Amino acid sequence: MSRVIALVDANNFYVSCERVFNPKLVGRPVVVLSNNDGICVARSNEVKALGVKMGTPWFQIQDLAGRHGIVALSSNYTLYADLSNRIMATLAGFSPKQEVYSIDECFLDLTGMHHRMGGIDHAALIDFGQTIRTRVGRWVGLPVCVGMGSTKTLAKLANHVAKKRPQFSGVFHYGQISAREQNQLLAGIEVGEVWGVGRKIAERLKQRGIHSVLDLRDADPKSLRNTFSVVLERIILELRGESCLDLEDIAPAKQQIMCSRTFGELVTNGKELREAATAYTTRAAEKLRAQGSVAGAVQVYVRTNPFKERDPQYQAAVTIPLISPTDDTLHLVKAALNGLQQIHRQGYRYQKVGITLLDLDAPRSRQMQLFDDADPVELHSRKALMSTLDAINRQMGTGTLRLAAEGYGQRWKVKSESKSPCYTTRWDELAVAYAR
DNA sequence: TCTGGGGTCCTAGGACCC
DNA sequence: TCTGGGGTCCTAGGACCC
Repeated sequence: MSRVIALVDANNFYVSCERVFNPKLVGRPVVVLSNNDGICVARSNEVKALGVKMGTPWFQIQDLAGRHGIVALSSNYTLYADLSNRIMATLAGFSPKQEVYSIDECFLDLTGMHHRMGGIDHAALIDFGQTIRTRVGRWVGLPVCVGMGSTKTLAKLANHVAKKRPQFSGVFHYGQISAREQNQLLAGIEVGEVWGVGRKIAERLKQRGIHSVLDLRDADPKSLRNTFSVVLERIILELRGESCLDLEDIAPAKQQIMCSRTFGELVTNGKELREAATAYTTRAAEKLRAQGSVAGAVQVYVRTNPFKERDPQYQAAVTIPLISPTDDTLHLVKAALNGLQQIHRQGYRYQKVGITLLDLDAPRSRQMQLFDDADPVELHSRKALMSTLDAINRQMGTGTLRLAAEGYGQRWKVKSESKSPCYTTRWDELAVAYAR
């Protein structure tokens, strides 16, 4: 039986989330900005039509924004994460096998559904796709598109078609058209649109005369494997309908956990760098405990602002191995500050510090060390301390209880000038409806 | 003045071992 | 004068994704 994979993807996800609770934004040009209100990370169709590219710095389009009345919002990740959970829960009802691929998209395995004697009932499958769209629209209030195909790569491509070509009304199944029509379709799509083919590889492919998706599909997988990599070979096979990528319905534990931010204003003194490093290590440690892992090493990273070409530039990173793997905020912070001390140089204006927890593992494999001075009683009470910390911060809000080393002034904190309320996760920020 | 954050996988090359 | 070879592990860096 041939496989059917669907890729369901929200349209302009962050912008659509904002519109759910602020309908005045519907039909208006809207962008959502990154942390520090730096760059555009989501654009409404109206903004895309004005030619604003993903990742454009906000300050560069001030004029355009003024002329067209573009509304810019700071990102509200709490809201987006909550709506994402609602979408995923809704979509889980359509298939026993779901892979949540990113905050706004998931794969669903529809194999065996709408099968009739002799094969797939394409019309029924497309109806099913419409049902998915309608239900997510009613239950969560967000617009999605559905792409279907016999491999993940084809489902991704089909989703692209569903989004770009209005005649399909948001649902496209690659198998719904004839082989000849498929060739025509693929010939009209640039090779860079394929999932896994980025800017660099697209350029190199074009130098070899491979311009369209059709060119890529019909290229020789073995020879491209040699000049590129096994990744590209798999992409070609997937485009031909030969499945190389499985649906991962159980999310594997993260192999590394990062936390980094560009500062609200450049930082010159060591005290503030240490405060930020402490804060980010604390966040990373919370995520670490949430997934039930321990870290074997902490990496610290600092850098100046690369866009300020006249400023002296510096960047450095160091990895501090831990004697025994831990999920204890205090131990992790200590290692991070130790690392920071090693790479911190005076005389620079720092823009960013980042923390990465590495060598993650399940805690059961904890190996006692020859010079391990950990007192089992202390170990136990520290565990209790960490879970209490997490419980309070979960209930009362992040940062309610924190290390004094995070500081109080926090001038380095990110800027967020126009953030919408956390409509769905904070009692004091609930949406209010007025009756007239 | 103002330019994000968090991940994954693959490969090449060096270190090391026998 | 003559100076191996094969395998594994680790890391850094590049490319990609959203």
